[in-house]
Amino acid sequence: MKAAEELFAHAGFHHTTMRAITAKAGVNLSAVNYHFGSKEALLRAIFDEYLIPLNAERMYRLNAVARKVQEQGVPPLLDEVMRCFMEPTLALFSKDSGSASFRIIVGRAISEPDQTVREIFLQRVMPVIDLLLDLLCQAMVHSTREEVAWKLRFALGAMSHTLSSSTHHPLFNMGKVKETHEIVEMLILFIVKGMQE
Amino acid sequence: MKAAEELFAHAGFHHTTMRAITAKAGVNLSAVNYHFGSKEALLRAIFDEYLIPLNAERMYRLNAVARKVQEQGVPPLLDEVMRCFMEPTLALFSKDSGSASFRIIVGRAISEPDQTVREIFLQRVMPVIDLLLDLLCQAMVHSTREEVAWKLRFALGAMSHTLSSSTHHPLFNMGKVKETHEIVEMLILFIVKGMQE
DNA sequence: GACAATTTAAAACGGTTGTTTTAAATGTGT
DNA sequence: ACACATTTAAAACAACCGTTTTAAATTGTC
Repeated sequence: MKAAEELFAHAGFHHTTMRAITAKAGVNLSAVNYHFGSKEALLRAIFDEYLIPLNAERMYRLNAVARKVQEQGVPPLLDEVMRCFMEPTLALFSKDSGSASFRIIVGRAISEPDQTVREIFLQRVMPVIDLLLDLLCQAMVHSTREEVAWKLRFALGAMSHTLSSSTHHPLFNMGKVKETHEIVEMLILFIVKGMQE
Repeated sequence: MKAAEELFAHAGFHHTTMRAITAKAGVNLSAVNYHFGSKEALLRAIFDEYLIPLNAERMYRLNAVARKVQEQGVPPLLDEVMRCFMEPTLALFSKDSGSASFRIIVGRAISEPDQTVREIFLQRVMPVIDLLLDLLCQAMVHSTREEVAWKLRFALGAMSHTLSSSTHHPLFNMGKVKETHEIVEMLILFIVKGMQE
């Protein structure tokens, strides 16, 4: 899985061959089909490994806000809601764990040309997005649901693009590299300011 | 080219076969290699068809602002600079011309897994981005070049994601569809507000 | 030690890919 | 009418793909 993760991140799902994965992992070609069943199932397993705990954390925080809103009767803050979704995501990718490759995979998942791959991802994120959108609508009472949805789409675009583009993006030659948490704060600030009514 | 454009947009570059392209175009399989030389050269031709006039327009407007800045000695406005880049882009995709498919191709080009395809696009956009970044730095005197570059990256992410995701995105089931120019204005507003110092 | 689960090796499978080739046919401009 | 560019047809090319198979070897477990 680790080998596949890195290869998927570097060259994409379809450009990565089973032979490359098993070679990198130092195992037999048959190994993947024996343990996972197929290449696609392997990708599913990689998504689950990260997304199940991540989504649990996001749902926990979003539900906490939703409960508070219902109990106290006050609408949530835009900043508060968006952080429920973004901070767990960005925290996962901030720590120098082995999630560096997965970050790129996720960043590319939404705009993935292949429907199968895209749906593997969307299927796992949709429930969170639904709750997020609900709370955002409560935070932005002066906007229609459609407007909020568009703004959320803009925000997710900025976020996913930031995740997928590797640190040294050819678009910009940035001098000294900022600390990750600085970039995260810039991104959250950018999104919240952009969404503000 | 038209046939390839639509197929590339729908299934991505690598998932689209020469046989599918030539079949859709109603021509012989050999036709593409005869006229363009290769599948990759065909993609290059498609990019050029739209990007050469688009980049000319963007450069013209950016240079006009740059000249005004130098002549009058006043820094440009953030809104003014970003519109030089975004409006020609979004205008191209607003009119219901045949550019609907190309919009999706462009939106996906930055996060394209395949290095070859990605560089075909970047190579054609880099000069514009360079000038854009320069002007943005003059418009945001209180930010370092690195900060401006990051904000621009967020902005391009939001923009490219909006372009690539088809009108009916599975992420949100939006009620009645907004007019394109409304969405364009929302996006520009989102980006400018997000970038503001 | 016996049985099952794993892992390896190597080959083959059926299929698809972009590209090339060869030949004949069709246009096109002079 | 001739020469040249285009287009078609059909086949072949060499390479690569995910998956399956078969058999042997290794490992783990009760």
